[in-house]
Amino acid sequence: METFDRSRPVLIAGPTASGKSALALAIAQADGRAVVNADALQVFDCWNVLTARPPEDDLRAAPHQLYGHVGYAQSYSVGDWLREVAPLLGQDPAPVIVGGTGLYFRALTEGLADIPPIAAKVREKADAALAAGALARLIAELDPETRAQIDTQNPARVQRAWEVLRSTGRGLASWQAATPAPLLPLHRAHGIVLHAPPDWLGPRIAGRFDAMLAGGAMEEVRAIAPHWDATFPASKAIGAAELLAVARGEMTLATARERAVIATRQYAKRQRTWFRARLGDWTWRNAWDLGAP
RNA sequence: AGGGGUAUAGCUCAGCUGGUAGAGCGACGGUCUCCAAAACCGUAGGUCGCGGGUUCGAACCCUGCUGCCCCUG
Repeated sequence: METFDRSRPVLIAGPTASGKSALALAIAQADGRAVVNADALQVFDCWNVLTARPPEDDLRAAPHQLYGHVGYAQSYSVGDWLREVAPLLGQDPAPVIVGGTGLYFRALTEGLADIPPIAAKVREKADAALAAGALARLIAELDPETRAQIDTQNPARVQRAWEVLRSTGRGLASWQAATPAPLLPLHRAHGIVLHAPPDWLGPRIAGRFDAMLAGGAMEEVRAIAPHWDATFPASKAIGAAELLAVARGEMTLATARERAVIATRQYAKRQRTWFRARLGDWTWRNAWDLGAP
C-alpha cells in the first residue's frame, strides 16, 4: 500500500457500501492513525448495524472517533461535526477521516459560513409555516440577495434561508459571502474518492442490507420504536422507517427490504453526483480494485 | 373440456359515449454552505398480447388465436 505524509489527514469519501471503512482502517493501522467518522448517520448511538458502523474488531484495531456518540433524540448537523473534528485534526499522526457525507467534507476543506445556531422557536415557526403550505410567504420574506441565490423551489433551502434571516437579522447570502477560511484546505490533506459504479455497487448494497438484517438491524429498530419520532435526524437512517413498519405489522419484511435497498441505491447515486461535481480534484480510486470484503 | 374475466411504459395501473396514449413508482442525468442517509429540479421509456374485420379514423367495437386468473366439470 502506498504511504501518506503522516502529518496530513487522509480524507476518504465514497458512496455507501463502496468499502471506505476497510480502506480507512488499513491506512490507519499502517500509520498508527485514528479513524474519524464523516458520516451524518453513523454518529448516532442507536444505529450500529443499520448504518454499517465499524464492528468491534475494527474498533480494537485502531482508535475510532465521532462514532455513535450522539443520542437518538439529539439534533446534529455539519456545524456540530465541524466543531468536533477541529480538535482531532492535530493528532500525531494525523487521522484518517472517512465517510459518505459530502457536505461534511466540503465544510472541512472549503469552509462553512459561521452562522449561529437557529433558535428552536424560529425552527418551529418555519416548520409550522411550511406545514400550512406557506412556502410563498417565506420566500417573500427573504432578503432579495438571498432569494436570488437559492433554489426557491426547494422548501428545505427556503426554510434554512428564512430561519437564518429571522434568527440573525442578516441574510444567508451575506453570511455565506463572509465564509471563513477552511479548517483543512485540500492541499494540506490527502483526498481520496472511491469510484463505485451502479452495476458493481447495486449487488453489494442488497447483500449488505441482508447482512444487516442477519446482524440485528431489526432489534435496533425495535429498541427505538417506543421513542420513535420521524422528525429526528436519526430517524432518517435508510431502512429505519421501513423496519419500524415491519415491527408494527404494517409491512412485510420482503417489501421493507426492497424499499430500503432501492433507497440506498438512490442515496448512492446522489453521493456519486456530489463527488463527481465537487471532488474532481481529489484522487480517484476504483472501489473494485481494493479487494475489500 | 365448458362458462366468465383479463392482456396498455421495467412494475402497479388510468384511459369517459371510437379521434394514433397518461399517472405513480422505478431507471437515468443534474442542483444543493448547518435536519445532507435530508430537500429539490429535469430526461427517457409503449408497433396499447398477436392476426383479421367494421370505420374517414380503433387501446376502445366484432372475430380467431395465444398467455394468465376465477368458476363449473
